[in-house]
Amino acid sequence: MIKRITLKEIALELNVSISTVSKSLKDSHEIGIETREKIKAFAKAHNYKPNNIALSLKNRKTKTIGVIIPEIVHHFFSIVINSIEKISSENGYNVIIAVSNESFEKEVLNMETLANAHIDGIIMSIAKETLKNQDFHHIRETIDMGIPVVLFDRVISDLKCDKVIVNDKQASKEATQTLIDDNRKNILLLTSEDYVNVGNLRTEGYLEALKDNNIVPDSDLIIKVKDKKSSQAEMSFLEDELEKILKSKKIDAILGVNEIYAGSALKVLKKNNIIVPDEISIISFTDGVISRYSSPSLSTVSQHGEIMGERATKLLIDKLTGKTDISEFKTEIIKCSLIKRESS
Amino acid sequence: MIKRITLKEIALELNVSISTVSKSLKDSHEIGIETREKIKAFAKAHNYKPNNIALSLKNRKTKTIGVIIPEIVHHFFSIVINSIEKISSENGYNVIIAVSNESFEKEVLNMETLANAHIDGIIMSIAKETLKNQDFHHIRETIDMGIPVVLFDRVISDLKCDKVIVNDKQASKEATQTLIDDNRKNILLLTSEDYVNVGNLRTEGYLEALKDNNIVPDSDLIIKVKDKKSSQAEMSFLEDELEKILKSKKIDAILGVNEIYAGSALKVLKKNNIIVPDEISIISFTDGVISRYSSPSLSTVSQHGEIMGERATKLLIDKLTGKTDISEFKTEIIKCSLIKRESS
DNA sequence: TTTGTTAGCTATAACGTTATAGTATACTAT
DNA sequence: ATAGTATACTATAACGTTATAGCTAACAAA
Repeated sequence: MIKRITLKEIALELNVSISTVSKSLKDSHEIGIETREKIKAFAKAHNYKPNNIALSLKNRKTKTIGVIIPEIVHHFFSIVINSIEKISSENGYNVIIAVSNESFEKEVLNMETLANAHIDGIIMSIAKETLKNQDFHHIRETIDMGIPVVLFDRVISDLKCDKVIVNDKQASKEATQTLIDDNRKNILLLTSEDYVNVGNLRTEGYLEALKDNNIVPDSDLIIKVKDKKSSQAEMSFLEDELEKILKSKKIDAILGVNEIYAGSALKVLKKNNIIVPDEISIISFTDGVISRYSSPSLSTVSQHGEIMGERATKLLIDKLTGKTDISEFKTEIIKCSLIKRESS
Repeated sequence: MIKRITLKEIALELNVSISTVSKSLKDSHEIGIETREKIKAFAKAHNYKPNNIALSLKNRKTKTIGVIIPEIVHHFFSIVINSIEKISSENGYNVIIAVSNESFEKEVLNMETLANAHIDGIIMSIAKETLKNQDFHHIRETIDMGIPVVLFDRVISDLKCDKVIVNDKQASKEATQTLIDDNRKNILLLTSEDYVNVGNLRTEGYLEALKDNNIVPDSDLIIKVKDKKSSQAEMSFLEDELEKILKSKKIDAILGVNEIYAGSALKVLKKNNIIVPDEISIISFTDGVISRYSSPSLSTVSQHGEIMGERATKLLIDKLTGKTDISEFKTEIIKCSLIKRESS
C-alpha cells in the first residue's frame, strides 16, 4: 500500500513550512527561485498529487457532474451519456451516473444522493412516472439549493434551468408528410401514453400533418402503448393490439415514436407475411441499432443524442465556470433528421 | 441559494460546542438526554445533512466506485453498468463512469483520474488496445496503491485482483456442437483479433468442438475482424470478407463472437438470398437487442451481463467493507446459456 | 474535610489544502 | 543613522467533520 505524499510530509522532509511548499508548487514568486525549484523537484520525484477531496472541501467544488437518466440499457440514453462523459472528461469533470428506472421515487432519491455527493451540477432526463405525477418539487429544490440543472429530451418548460430538446413535433410532422407524399393515407401511429411529453409532441406532429393533407384522423389508428412492469410486457401489448388492427383496418404505413415499437411492429408484419415497405412502410424515431440491423432496415428520425449530450454538458459547464449568468436560462433545440433506409 | 447548515452553525445557534452537537446527532450518552433531544430536533428542523466531502477527507473513504469500460453504447456493457449502478446504490455507493474507448492511453488516464477522485475501488473491463499492448502497469500501480480492482469479462489472469468471467471457451464449444448436431459441418467463425482474449477463447472452443467431431478446421472459414477506426469500418470489412467466402466456399452455419458480427452477416446472407436457418444457420454471442429484433431472430449465447455486474460489485464491496481479506482474490465464473431463436 | 467518581459538557487536533496576514532579514534611500 | 521597502519565508485560520483528552460541578464515600 503506497500512501500518497502530502504537503505536510514534503515540508517536514525539506525543513520548510507547509505554506512554502504549497506556494512553491503553485510557482508563487513569494518563494525564492532556488527553494521553489528544489521543492518542485522533490514533489515530482515523489509523485505528489494534490488531494482533490481536500480541495473540494476548501473550494466547495467537486468538479463532478451528476447525471440522472431513466435507463442506461437504451440506445438513445447510452449515446447521450457517452457524449456527456466525453465532454465532461475533456473539461476535467467526473461524471456520476444515477438511474431512475422511470420511477419517481428513485428519481427523488437520486437527486438527494447527488446533492449529498456535492456534485457541481446535474444533467437529467425526467422519468415517465415523474411526468405522470407532474411533481417536480425535487428538481425545484435542487435548483433552489443553487445547483444548476440541465434537462434534456424529456423536459418541463416552467423549470428555471437550461434545456436541450429536439424539434419533436416538427420532425414527426415531416416524417408523416414523407409517408403521405408516398401516397400512404392510412398511417398507424405507435406512441406512448399522453403524459410522456416527447411521445405527445410526436403525436401532435402526426395529427397536424394529417390535417394539413385533409386526412381525417382515425383514433383506431393510434396505439398508445401502456406502461407495464417490463418492456417485454409492453411489447406484447403492442403486438396484440397491432394484430387486431391488421384484421380490422387497412393500413399502409406505420409511424413509431421509438425503434422498439417499430421493431416489434415489423416482427408482427413479417409474421403476417406483409411486405415492408411495399404493402406497409415504416418510419420510426430513435436511430439505434435495431433500425440498422433489422431487415428491412428501418428509416428513422435521428434525435442526434451525441449532439444533445454535448450541448447539455456545455451549457452546464458554462454555468459552472461562470461563463454564463446563473439566472439566465437557455433552451437549445436540436434539429432531428430523417435517415432513409429500406422500410420506407 | 439555500446554504446547508453545519454543525458549527447549530452549535452557535444553540449555545453549545460543536462537539456536543456532533455527539448528540450520533446519540452519544456523553451528552445529557435533554440537550441531545433539543439538538436533534433543531438539526432535523433545519434539514441538517452531514457534509460528505468533509467525511471523505476525515475517513479517507468516498463511498464511490469507479467503473472503466471500453464503451457505453454497447448492449453488454450497458447492461453491466446498469447492474453495477443498481447494486452500488443499494449499498450506498456512488458510481463514477469512465470510458476508455478501447484506447490504452485513455484507459491509463481514466485510472489516474479515478485515483485522483479518491474512489474506494475500481471495476473494469480492459480495452482492446491494452490487451494488444500487453501493458498493465497502470492496473498494477492502482492495486499497489491499495485500491481494490475487480476485472470483468476482459481479464488478465496474473493480476492480483478479483475477477468475474464467463466460461467462454466451453460455451463456444457447446454452441458449435449444437450446430454440428444439426448436421452443419462447414461452420464459419466470425471472431476478433487474437489479442482480444475473449474472442480468442471463443475461437478455441470452436476449434475444440471441431476436433471432437473429427472435422478438420479450415482456416479460410475463420474471419478475424480487423480493428478499425470505427465499428462501421469494421463491419464493411467483415461484409466484404464474407461476400468473398460465400462465393468460394460452401458453408452451412455461422458462429459469431458477438451480435454485431452476426447481425452484419445476416444482412449479407439476405442480400445474397440465402435463407436462414435453412441454408445457413447462425448462433452468436451477446444476447442483445439486435438478436431479438432481427429477422430471423438470432440464437445467442447470453453472457448474463446483469449477473456479471452484480457479482463484480459484490466482490468489490465485500473488499471495501472488510468482509473479505484484501490479499485474497477470487475468480467467479458465470455460466453462459444458449438462447435458441429462429436463426438455428 | 478530603478524596474519588460521575455526569455533562468543551477544547483540541487531525484529515490536506490555500489565502491572508505576519515576521525577520537585508538592502536602499535620504 | 533612520526609515522605508523588498525578499523570502512562516503562522494561522478556514473548509466540516469526529475522536481523544480534558475540564467543571455535583455528589458520595471515607
